[in-house]
This record gives sequence, structure tokens and C-alpha cells, in this order.
Amino acid sequence: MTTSTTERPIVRPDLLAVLEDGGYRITEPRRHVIAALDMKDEGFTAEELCNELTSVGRATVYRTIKLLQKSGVICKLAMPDGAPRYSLARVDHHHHTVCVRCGTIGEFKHATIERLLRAVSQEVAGEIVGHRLEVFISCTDCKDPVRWPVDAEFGHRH
Amino acid sequence: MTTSTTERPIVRPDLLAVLEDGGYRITEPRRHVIAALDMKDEGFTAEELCNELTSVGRATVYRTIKLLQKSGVICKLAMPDGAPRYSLARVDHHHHTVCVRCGTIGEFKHATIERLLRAVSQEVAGEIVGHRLEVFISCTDCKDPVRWPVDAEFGHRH
DNA sequence: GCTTTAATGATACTCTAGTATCAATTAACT
DNA sequence: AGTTAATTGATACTAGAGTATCATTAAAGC
Repeated sequence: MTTSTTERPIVRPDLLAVLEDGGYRITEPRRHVIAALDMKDEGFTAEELCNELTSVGRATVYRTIKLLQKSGVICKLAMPDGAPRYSLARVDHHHHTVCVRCGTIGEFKHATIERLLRAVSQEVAGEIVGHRLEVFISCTDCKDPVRWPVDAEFGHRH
Repeated sequence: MTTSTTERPIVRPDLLAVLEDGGYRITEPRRHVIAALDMKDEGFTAEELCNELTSVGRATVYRTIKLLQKSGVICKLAMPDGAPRYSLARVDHHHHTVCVRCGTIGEFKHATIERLLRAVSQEVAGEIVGHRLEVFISCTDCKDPVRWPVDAEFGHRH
């Protein structure tokens, strides 16, 4: 762990801009939360972030996560067992690949999903208002044990 | 509510066969659970089932749900807010349409998803081990208020 | 019918993922 | 520097979705 939580963290201006745009104040705790999640390329849980950011209160971490989520800065997604996990949104409209071993979350955009939705909309008696697509992978050379088996709980091989 | 929970329910033989095949006993409580969920074409929660089946204990309802899920008889899926919901599996390999108003769960099969996965597998550094796809709809003439907005919590319009 | 072993039910418990409260603090604006 | 409203943090609380326990009951096979 390299991030000190006492000194003022350096935060990407575009992430701070999100706060400004939303009419939110730029505070020390929020700087710390943003700095911490910006360093991550794996997914993370809210509790993990709490444990790392010892100088920021738990409630504030949760509040900031929610705020950033509403602003589109981070995505909330569900692991195979339904456990929530967050990741920084880098691409605009995208879906996620999730390693069921190490929890690393990747992003991809694909035109095919739009085609799929158009096709489904023909068959469906109603209006499509959203969708959820997650692709579970086992990333190359991953040495971790499987933490989120896809056949547990939710029927994911469908 | 037409299902009495005291008299012996009539259960589709193919659903009972699932129990036999798994080496499980065919018991009265299990008959009742199966009969109840077979009558549903909307999704349901475990608690809802518990409340309907007053003659069956809560633990048994949960145990039976888990058993049937493992046997592939019912699917567990997540609503936009992450809340689990079950539905009887009618088609073999399929995905779900979920009405965010009334909670009705439909099934669809589509070849495009296989194409999509093949395309994604080219781009991804790892092996695809599963996926999750849910299409959220507002079903035709649905009069219910929106119970599961797609923009709450999880980023579902992605 | 008897035996054995699985299954049940009442209940208490657990765990996760938050939200609520509210006095103390602090960012932003003047 | 002073004002004010947003924000914070410590902590308690909640809700949902199950799981554990264990004495009692009831299927299945003989």
C-alpha cells in the first residue's frame, strides 16, 4: 500500500471536475477516495476502500461511492454470487469482463450487443429499458483460486 | 390465492423426476413448493414463497429452492437493484427479460449472444467461463409503478 | 410393519451492505 | 475574516437473504 491517507492526494482534474459539475464540494475525504480508486485496475468493494482509507470515515466512503456512481465515474456490478463490486469507468458505454479468480474488471464495447437488443425487442412484448451484461473470465495466467464460481447461486452459464 | 397448502398438491411428474434423479426424497413439503412455483409466471422471491406456503417451514422453502436451483429447475437472477429473484426455467439455455414494473420474467434464446461471446473472446486476455445477460423491459400495458428503476444502484443502461 | 436415514420446522443466528443520526467541522463565497 | 450550508465521522441501526441447530418426523427399502 503506497497511498498515505494523511497527506493531500493528487487527483486527476477530470475526476474533480465531476464533483464541481454536480455542485458538490471538493473536500479532503473525497480527494482521498478518488485518489484511491483511481489507482485501482481491479474491482473493489466498498469495505476494501474503507480499510485502505483509514483517514476517511466509513460513511463518507459509502457516500462518496454513491455520489461517483451517480455521476458515472464508477460502475457498480455484481459478481457471480451477487456480491457488489465497483470499478472505475474508463470507457463511456461499455460492459464488463470479470475475472472470477482475481476479480479484475475489464471493459469492452461491442456493437453486437446493440444488434442483439434490437433482435430481442422484436420478440418481446414491451419496451426495453435497460440491460445487464457481464462476461465472466478466467484471466490469462491467473494464479488465484476461483473466488466466484459461475455455477454457484445465479445460473450464469446461461 | 388458490393453492391450499394442506391438501396434497398435484405436481408435474417431470418436476418430481428431478428430485428422484438427484437422489432426493419426494416429500410433502417439496411437493408444495414445486406446485407453488409451477403456477407462477412472474418471478418470485424466497420470502414470497414462504408467505404463500404457510404449511411449509421457511428453512425448508429455502432448502428446496436451493436444491431446485442446483438441479436447473429454477433460475436465480438479480433485479436491477441486485435483489435476487427466482423463476421457473422452461427453456433449456436462455436469458431473461425482466419487467421492471411487475417483475414478470420471460425467457429468450438468441444466437447473437453466442456470436457476441465469440467476438469478445478474441479481445479478451483469458478464457470465458460464463456470462450474465438480463434484458430489462417495461411490459406492454403494464400498469404497475416502476419498482426496479434501471438507473438505480447498478449501472444498467450500459 | 420396522428400520434407517433423510428431511423437516421452529427459531436463533449471521453476514453483507449498507443507511440514519447528529454534533462537530470545513469548503466556498462574500 | 466571517458566515452559512454542505460535509464529515463515530456509531448505532436496519434490512435482506439466507444458514445453523437440533429435536422430531416421515420417506424408502426391506
